[in-house]
Amino acid sequence: MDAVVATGTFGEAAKLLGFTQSAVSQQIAALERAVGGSLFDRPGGPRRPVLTPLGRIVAEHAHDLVDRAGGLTEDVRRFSAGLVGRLDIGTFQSVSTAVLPGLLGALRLRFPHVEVRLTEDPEDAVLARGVIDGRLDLTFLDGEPTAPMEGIELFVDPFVVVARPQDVGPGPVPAELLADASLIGQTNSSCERLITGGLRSLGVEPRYIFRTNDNSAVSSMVRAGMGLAVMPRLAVDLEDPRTVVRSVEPAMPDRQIFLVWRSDRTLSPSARYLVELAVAQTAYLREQP
Amino acid sequence: MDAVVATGTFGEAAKLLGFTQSAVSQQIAALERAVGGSLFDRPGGPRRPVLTPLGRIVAEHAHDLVDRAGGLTEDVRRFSAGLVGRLDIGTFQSVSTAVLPGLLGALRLRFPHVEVRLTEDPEDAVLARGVIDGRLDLTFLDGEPTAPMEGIELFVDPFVVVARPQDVGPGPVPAELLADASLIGQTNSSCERLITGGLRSLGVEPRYIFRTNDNSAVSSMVRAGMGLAVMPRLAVDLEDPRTVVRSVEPAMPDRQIFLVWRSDRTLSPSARYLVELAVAQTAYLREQP
DNA sequence: GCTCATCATCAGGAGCGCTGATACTTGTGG
DNA sequence: CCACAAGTATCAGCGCTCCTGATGATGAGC
Repeated sequence: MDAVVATGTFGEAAKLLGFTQSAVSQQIAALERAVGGSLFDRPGGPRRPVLTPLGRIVAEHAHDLVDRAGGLTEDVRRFSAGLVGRLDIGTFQSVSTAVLPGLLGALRLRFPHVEVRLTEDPEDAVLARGVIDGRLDLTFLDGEPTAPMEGIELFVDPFVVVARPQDVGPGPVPAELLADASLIGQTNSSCERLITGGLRSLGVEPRYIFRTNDNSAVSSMVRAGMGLAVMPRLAVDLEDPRTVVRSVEPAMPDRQIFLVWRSDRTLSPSARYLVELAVAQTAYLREQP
Repeated sequence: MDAVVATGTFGEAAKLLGFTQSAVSQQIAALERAVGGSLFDRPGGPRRPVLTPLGRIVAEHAHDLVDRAGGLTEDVRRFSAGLVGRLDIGTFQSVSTAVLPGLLGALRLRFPHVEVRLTEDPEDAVLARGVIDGRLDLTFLDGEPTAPMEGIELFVDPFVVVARPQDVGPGPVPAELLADASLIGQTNSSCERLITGGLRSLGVEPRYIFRTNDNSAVSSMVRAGMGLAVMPRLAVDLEDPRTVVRSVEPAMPDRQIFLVWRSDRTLSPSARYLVELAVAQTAYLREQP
């Protein structure tokens, strides 16, 4: 119909579209039946058909529709190229501060127009549920993925003791020492449970004098001399000269960091790329234990 | 595809649409071939299919498209009901002031959302051309429509002499008197040509001392005693006590007012209604000559 | 391990839509 | 005034698309 307006005659339009004049005629007739009124005035003879007022309305809408349809194919193309889309990632504090910044920066280089949304939660279970019911495309977890999830182990993040230099000796900290120490710890969370459980497995019942979920607040407490802290190493600023980091003796169970997704959902290109990136960028953490 | 999302399974969607599950399956498969990627993750077994990220994009656009299509049918419906549309009308001064206001007021009652655009021009030919090449849906003309136009005669508007009461006698004005009189007239226009031609057919060569295209300015001149005017009666304020209206003896050829349109173009509902209105509202002009 | 629910695939058939020919309409030129 | 040109409408025929119904495959739950 647009072609008819553009070319001026049914026949020309047909040639333009690769049809016969008959086909165009029938198409217009069908359209007119559908809308219940003439779309073109056909003066008869060699004079060109002209849009009726109703025809103008239909033509405008038709234009709009093909524009929209073009927008669809365009968006599909851009999505395939990774130029558009959303990426919902679950994370927790230590990963957010230590791993994600570099990861998202690199992701942005390749997928500048993908909207990344982070969901941070101290509870592993919340993140896992997010992946399972589709709110999250990917999530970091500090344990092996189960059930409908699968994932890849990125690195092993050991638990370490953070203390002022004057409060601990040079070597690993004996577990017994922790039993007597004032501990600064996290509030109830999956990470805290791992720490507490790990200490108990060494026969140590931790005695927390202060709890917060903010890792930098924990560090501040340690620096202020309020006690020791047992933290995932990833959450510790290793460069800070006012604190030292020690392993525990005997060793606590490690924390494994996974990047997981639902095994039966297709990942977007950006998500697949993020997994690659994560594996590459955390390689150094796997090599130096 | 929307139905699949809504119902959760292909089979349910098929039932909803009145198809078989097989048909829906093939439709989705075809769509996936078209966009070049999976639209749904099918977990297999009795678990429900879920949109992929690409599927979400396509689904959003699809929604948009059906909305637009709905907008089309809605607009077609409203147009048929006359609730939307445009109406381009050609007119000239006397009709604009004497006929159109009432006409457009009544039109507005029935078609409140039709956009009316007026094109006023003193040249009949301009208006006629507007109709012929489609810029105008309807136009008023002061002569019989020709060629590809057709129309309806609304009324006969006689030419009358406008004068101060003291300047003319009680009965019709003899044509000879006009030959000697100072005349106030219109600038070159189809109306002016009708007047001049009409006077000449009575053997009178008009002597204009002032010309303007503004009818009320002509009346003012007459009131100021500058001379007489020959005008279409429609353009004269009959109620003004400071002027009187006289016919010419012998009678001048009358001016016929037509409302015309292109015969081979379909008129919009509002245009058809306006024609009816015009016939009805000018009935009184046809009965009392 | 069997059953149930679900989707994919396949062959067959109905209908839509295009082709090509023909008829109809109207302006143009001799 | 008639023949012609340029355009659309209409019709029969046919191919292709899309739906149906049956069958196979897959995974969860009992």
